[in-house]
Amino acid sequence: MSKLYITTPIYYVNAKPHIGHAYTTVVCDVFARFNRMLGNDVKFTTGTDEHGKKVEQSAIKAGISPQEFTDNISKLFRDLLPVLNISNDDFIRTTEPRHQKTVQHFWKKLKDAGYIYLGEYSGWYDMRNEAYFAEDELVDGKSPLGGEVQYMTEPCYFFKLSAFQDKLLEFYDNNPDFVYPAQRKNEMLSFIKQGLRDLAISRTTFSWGIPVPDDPKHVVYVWLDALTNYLTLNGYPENEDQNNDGYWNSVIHFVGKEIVKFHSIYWVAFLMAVGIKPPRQIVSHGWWLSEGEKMSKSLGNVQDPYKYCKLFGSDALRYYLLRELTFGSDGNFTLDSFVQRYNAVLANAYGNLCNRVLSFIQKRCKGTVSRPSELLSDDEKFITEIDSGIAQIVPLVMQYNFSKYLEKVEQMIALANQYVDFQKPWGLKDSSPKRMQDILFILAEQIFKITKCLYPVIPNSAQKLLHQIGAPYELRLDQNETIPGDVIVLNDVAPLFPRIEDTATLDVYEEH
RNA sequence: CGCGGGGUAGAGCAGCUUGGUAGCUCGUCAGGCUCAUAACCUGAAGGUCGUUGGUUCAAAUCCAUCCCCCGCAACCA
Repeated sequence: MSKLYITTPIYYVNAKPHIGHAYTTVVCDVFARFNRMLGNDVKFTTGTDEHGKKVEQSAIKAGISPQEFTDNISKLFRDLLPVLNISNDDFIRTTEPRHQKTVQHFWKKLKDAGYIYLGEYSGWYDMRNEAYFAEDELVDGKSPLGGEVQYMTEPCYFFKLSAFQDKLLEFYDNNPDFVYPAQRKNEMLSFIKQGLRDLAISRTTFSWGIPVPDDPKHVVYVWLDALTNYLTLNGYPENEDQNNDGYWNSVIHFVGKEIVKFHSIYWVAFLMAVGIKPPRQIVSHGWWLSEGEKMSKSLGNVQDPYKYCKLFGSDALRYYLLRELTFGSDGNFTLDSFVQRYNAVLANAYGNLCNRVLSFIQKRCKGTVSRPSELLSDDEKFITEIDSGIAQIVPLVMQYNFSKYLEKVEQMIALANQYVDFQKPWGLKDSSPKRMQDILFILAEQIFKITKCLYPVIPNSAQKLLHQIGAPYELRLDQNETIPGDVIVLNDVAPLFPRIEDTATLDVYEEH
């Protein structure tokens, strides 16, 4: 049993959550649940990032205080968690006192270690992206990020990022899997090798942020503020000795591809500066397109996770998100492919398998079957193949290959349907009722195992099925999984995933 | 010579790191079954893996050239 600390990024509260936020959160949840099933001690956190100029401006625009503004949006993110059936252990807001305390403590540590100095910053300031640029970095009079710039000078605290170039390269060398996938790691390496400049880590042009200790005219740079949430959530600074903390020693940050740099370079350097071990791994995923185009408010094609949960259930959405996209790459979210996968796998293959077997037991065996006294070679072959499937999915999940993991489970489902057709239990009800009930027990037990494999992705439906099949059972996934005891007594049986017959009526959904 | 991603059966994708008779889902066609959510099972058709050249006994997979498509205002995982 080993400890594991899994984090989502904390989401910036400038707009309501969309399918991309849901994706990151669901990926973490599936990974967390899977690891718990393997017996690991998992801590899983998420939250919202609430400071910065953009939030301050949005609040002003909305005519309310920044606090009120962030309260509203943060609530939307928090409320999404139960809707998606997320098993997080904590939820942090960067406006909470516990976080402010951590950030200020962390700042002092950086300063005591000699890595912060007060300087003056002159340069072209991109207000929208909150970043300065040198003259030669400008593109057509705008910042490389595309924002309008103005020349400004302000006193500013700097972090000596330049001192960490060699240490970072050495760290990457010693930890070849630190950034996943490798493509993103190569991008980071080339960024580091280009040369690192010291990083401006305070701002005086607005006040919506955490005050710098002993110099409250400055607020802490939002990324330094935000990244530190991972320490706050692990009890820092009260829990000062992070290097001997089981969770911290195995922290995995799941992030979108656009924020890999902040996690795998800045964050690592900050931690090195105060003598805390860098995280174990930064795991980066791709982006969702929507109906073939980039999601955008102006195009009006932003996919709303609430909508899909309400229409089809959170399990259906969770399944689709993990199965449709090859982890790490970009993918395309479409209603058509959603319905197609739902019907093909959840309704027809898996849902129907469960229903055809369990209702059979209900009708022909009064809801009870007992363990066969002997197995035929067909039975042994079937069982062995399911066991082999379980053994194969574990490494796939550990390598973040979620689509392959589900493809493997789909193969296991197909094996079970094949077994039903080949054994034809309906033909044995008069000639050999004993053999018929043996077949049904074997099937029920394999369905039990397959369902456990699916549990991290479809926890709600999986638990319903386990109940139908006579649970409660322990939510563990073991190598030689069997149903406890030698008798199965079913509870009421009902289909899990009704087919989606008509998508034309789905437009009636009201915005959340 | 801008950066990045991609071009694999009708559609959507995997495989490419660690070269060795091309795989998955849907769709199509032909059978079968009737326990089940008109679901399930079997079989078939369909691809010279964008181009050209190179390395190799062998390339979708490595190297090089070229062609084409997508993203690169903001928001943001």
